[in-house]
Amino acid sequence: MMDKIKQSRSYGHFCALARALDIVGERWTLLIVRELLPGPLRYTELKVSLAGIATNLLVERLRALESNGIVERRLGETGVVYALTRWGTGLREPMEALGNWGAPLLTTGRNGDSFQPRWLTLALPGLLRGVTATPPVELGLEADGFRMVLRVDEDGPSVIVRPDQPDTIFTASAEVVVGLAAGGLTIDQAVPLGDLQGDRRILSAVFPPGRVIAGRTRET
Amino acid sequence: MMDKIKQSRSYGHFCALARALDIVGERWTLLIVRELLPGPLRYTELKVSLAGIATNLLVERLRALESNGIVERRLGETGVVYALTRWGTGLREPMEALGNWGAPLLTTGRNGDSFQPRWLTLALPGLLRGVTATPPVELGLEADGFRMVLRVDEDGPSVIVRPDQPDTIFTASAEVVVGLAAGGLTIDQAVPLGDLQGDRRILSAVFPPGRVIAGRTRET
DNA sequence: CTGCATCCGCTTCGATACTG
DNA sequence: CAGTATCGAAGCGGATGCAG
Repeated sequence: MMDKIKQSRSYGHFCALARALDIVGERWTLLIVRELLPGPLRYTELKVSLAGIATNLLVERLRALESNGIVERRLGETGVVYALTRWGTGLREPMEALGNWGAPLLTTGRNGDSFQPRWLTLALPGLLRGVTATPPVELGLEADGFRMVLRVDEDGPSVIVRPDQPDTIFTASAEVVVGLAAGGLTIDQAVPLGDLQGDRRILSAVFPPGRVIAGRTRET
Repeated sequence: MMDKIKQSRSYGHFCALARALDIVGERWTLLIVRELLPGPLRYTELKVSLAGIATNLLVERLRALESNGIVERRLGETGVVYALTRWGTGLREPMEALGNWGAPLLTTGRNGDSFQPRWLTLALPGLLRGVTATPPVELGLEADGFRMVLRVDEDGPSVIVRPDQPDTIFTASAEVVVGLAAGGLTIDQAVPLGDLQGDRRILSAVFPPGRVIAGRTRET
């Protein structure tokens, strides 16, 4: 059998946006990248996390992403894992911006939609954009069993997934964490809904009270 | 006949990015928004500028964008024009970021791809990101017959399309203008290739020499 | 001319079943 | 676990038609 590297149809526009959409504009592609932003995953993990994707599409997209230099296959201890290349991680910024734009669409509520706590690694820096801290602060977060480290430094917020946790750790449901980041919950309201270990001042540094949330609202 | 407002298939993910892609992730949709960013256009103008789109798709996408509150129909003097709502203009930032990410894809050259000078209004602020000026400076640009005003202030660069032109105007081909913004051409190289009227120092303020271009390269 | 609507062949998508 | 194979349904692209 011949490997057919499927080439997606091009817009044929000499424009950086159109060229970008030529390779990441197809259905599911950016969501695959979203899954890989926090770190490498195996095929089956991808399939599970991307609830709803057809298995043939997942393979096809991964092949295309690989041939375009966005994703690479690596041999881990347990088998094959898919990881973003450096070029691929550059998609974080546009994806974060698009997520920020789309944030008001979440106010209609979760309606049987699936949810994965790893998606918070994209959402939290977006919601906290503009928050800075010197010296840097780090907060461990555990939401729905998923552990991450939220770091705020002079450049702004970022989320890393790594084994060692900082001294201060906040454990709560994803809703509470998002509520805190989105400004719907104050720290006083959120803390009793979760479990805080460590220094409460870290929380106020990371989720500064009275912050003005980028208040784009839809006027449907 | 019944208006059928076609609803695009949802990913069913409770995630701002996925919700955004639910409504602007389909083929052609973001390119329609790109056309409207500089200002309202009529149906036929859209069709021409978006070389390659099928007429039924254009109608369908415009209807969907309208029902999602991103585009609105207005009655101009000459007929119907399509314009972005305020919510729609918020897409500029993610689109600019995605275009910036995709900029290296242009280095393979234009290969019979179509080109519209109005696309520069998206590309130039992207390429010049990080450049600031106090007090603000404005440069008139005419590329391939399309006129725009490039403004740089303390918040960075932006492009506006408006009738009145600033005192300093640079007229050149789109290639030269892009070369200048991308750093491939110095001011000394570019000026003889075009026509400069006014103050050359405006050029150096807008296209500062020795600027480090966000040097993401593909390692295909 | 503008601003679409309709038709049709092709491609892509999604769901399910199956395999090394 | 990590995919391949198949097939009906939906979406896309190009051509054409037509009213205002």
